[in-house]
Amino acid sequence: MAHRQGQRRRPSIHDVASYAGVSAATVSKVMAGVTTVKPENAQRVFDAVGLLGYRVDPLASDMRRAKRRIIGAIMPEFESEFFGQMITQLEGLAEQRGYTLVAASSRESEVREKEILERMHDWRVAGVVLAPVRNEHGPAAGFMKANGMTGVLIDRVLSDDAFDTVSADSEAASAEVARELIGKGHRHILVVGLGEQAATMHARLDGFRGTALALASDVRIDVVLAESDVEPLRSQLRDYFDQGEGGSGGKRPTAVYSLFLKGTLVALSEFRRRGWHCPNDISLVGFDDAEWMQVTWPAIAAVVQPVRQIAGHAMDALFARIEGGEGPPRARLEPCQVLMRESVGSPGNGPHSGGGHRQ
Amino acid sequence: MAHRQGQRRRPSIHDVASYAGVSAATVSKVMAGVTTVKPENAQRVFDAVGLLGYRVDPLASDMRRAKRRIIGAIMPEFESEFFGQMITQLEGLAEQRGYTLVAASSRESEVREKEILERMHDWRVAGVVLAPVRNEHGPAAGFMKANGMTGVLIDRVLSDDAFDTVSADSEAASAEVARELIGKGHRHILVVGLGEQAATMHARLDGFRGTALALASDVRIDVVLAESDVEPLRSQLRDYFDQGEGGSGGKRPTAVYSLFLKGTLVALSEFRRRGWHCPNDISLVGFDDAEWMQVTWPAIAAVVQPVRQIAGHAMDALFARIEGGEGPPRARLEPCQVLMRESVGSPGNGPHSGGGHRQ
DNA sequence: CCAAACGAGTAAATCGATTTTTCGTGATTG
DNA sequence: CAATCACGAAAAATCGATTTACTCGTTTGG
Repeated sequence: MAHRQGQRRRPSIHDVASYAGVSAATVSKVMAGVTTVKPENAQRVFDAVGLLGYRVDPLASDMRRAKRRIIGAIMPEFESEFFGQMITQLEGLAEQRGYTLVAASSRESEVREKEILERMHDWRVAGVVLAPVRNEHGPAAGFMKANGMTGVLIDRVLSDDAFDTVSADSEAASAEVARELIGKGHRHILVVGLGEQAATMHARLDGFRGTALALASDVRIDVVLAESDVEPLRSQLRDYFDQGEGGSGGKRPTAVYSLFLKGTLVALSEFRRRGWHCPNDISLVGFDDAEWMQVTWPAIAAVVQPVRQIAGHAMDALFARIEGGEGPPRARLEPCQVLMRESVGSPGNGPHSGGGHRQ
Repeated sequence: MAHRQGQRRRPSIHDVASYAGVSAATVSKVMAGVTTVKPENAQRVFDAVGLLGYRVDPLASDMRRAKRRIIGAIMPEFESEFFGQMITQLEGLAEQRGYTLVAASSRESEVREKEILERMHDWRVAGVVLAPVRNEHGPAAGFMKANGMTGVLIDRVLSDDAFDTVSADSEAASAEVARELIGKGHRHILVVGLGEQAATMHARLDGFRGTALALASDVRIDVVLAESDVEPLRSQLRDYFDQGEGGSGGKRPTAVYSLFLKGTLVALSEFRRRGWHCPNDISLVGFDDAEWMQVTWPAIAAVVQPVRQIAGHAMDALFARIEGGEGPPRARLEPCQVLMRESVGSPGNGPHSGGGHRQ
């Protein structure tokens, strides 16, 4: 019930000091666990602390240090499971080390990304975990470099000459997907991606293409890359399939590999529109897993990114730097898991009707 | 390129003052936009600020005020679209008013919820937006009351005697769902919920039951409530359907209404297990919408919560209190939108096979 | 014409800790 | 027995702003 605290001012270190009959400096030492305090005095401080309900003000405490015990985290968005889990992990890890995490969403905008970073610099955060909108060469990373901020880049990055990076091993995962699809007999595959995130998308595409061609030199791989936004992808995809249907380009692919979550959504929605079912009419695998993918019918095959590992290693690397760790920046790649679910089958196994347009 | 700043200490207000040839107090006034400064001096300050790249240190600036320009936000989780969008909104709104948002996840634990709140109190946040794990009567709200913190409760709350509350109008939305299902001819409906979140679940259940019974007095409404965790719900649901299948209890329901997102996932997964398809074998509506629900086949009907409105009104209410607004706490209910998608049909329209167990 | 009012600015106090410096006391040592 | 050391604690400086109190001219008003 807290003896009716109400609105009363919180006790400061001086209140504790005068109550315990010692100086503020001594209280500070006791709170910090310094041993050069007479046990008797320490006890009086502890008593006063308990009685007054004193707690150190982290803001005042941080005033004097150049690096405050605050970690900034900038993610492109919070709406997807991936970044939601990432923030949850990062928050827990920061807290474990006595730091406060301040999270912000760049909302897929590089301009906002830099603004946020400026504000975090104003706060003199000890470090930043940045998941850049585009890649490691954006203005945000530049700002961090120019201002001597310490940070780690994650997710949509490969490696950097100034910062440690941690991301999923896109290439290996894509190679695994290629093995699966080729193994099931697919020889005409569409890959869907987002051009903006150059580095990561390339790694995913190359990993896929390289392995697919190595296993089956006759495989045909089409690529549909939307520049920056997702909405254009929808129409690009529609055009692509329309072409395959009626026209010149030959038959349509037997499988689609989407290099990012939204692409998987768009692909599914396009399948719906055309009345195609997975895996009979077409197979589908997506990079990035989500909870719903295992309850739909069919369940959607997906690449699961190791969120915990990425978050853990990012924080380890970050704190190593905060504590003065030297050495060249390290680029870490964490292995993914590929979950082959019902949305992937062998081509020609089902009706493969050619798709009576729904509607 | 920022003339090679490197690691150099950031300029303080005194650096600006001495460079501009005025006192720190004057610089402070200029930065705050006070008009009682000679234009000439103001200009010199601006020049110095520009040249040195000075920015106010928000931490130092907040030191003297009792309420710092920080808003705390505590959500049960970040992994779902709903809370992800909520955090994004709240962050934007806080930023608009020059505040920094510190977000934390209680991970569905009331213990953690209170710990986070204690830490936020240490930071002397100006206000807190709390989405409680359970309801408005938990220990967290109690802590806020006992310590005279200002805050707003959202989502899993109805009303409170100490804090403003903002949440979706669960009752009205559920009534709407009832109208739809009854209108389509359903007379045996299963409602799935989570007992832990008492208040909200009751509102949703009552809103549904009340309207359903008013429209069709012969309707049968079964309820499966998991106590606190989602996993038990899975087996409870399985038992429920097993019973309906073979045994005494009569036929199985023609529609399921899930009162929360995870319940919708569990229901879908149970349908999968039994080989039931929506809407032919059974209809499904869920509280809480998600992006994937419109790309699956069938698309899943859902109640869409007005995230932006909730966030907006929560912040409005919060800042009104921060600025000293008086008056009794206000309980706001925001109207939802019900999206009837393909997962809802009329009973007896399809095979309603009785379900050849998949396997 | 002298006093009250006002305009513009500065010095100093303040916020709540941490850290460095100084100080006093008792114990050790030459 | 005086000089040195060690120890524990207090005093003071510091972090970077804001705010209060006060000073010095210049107006304005009675």
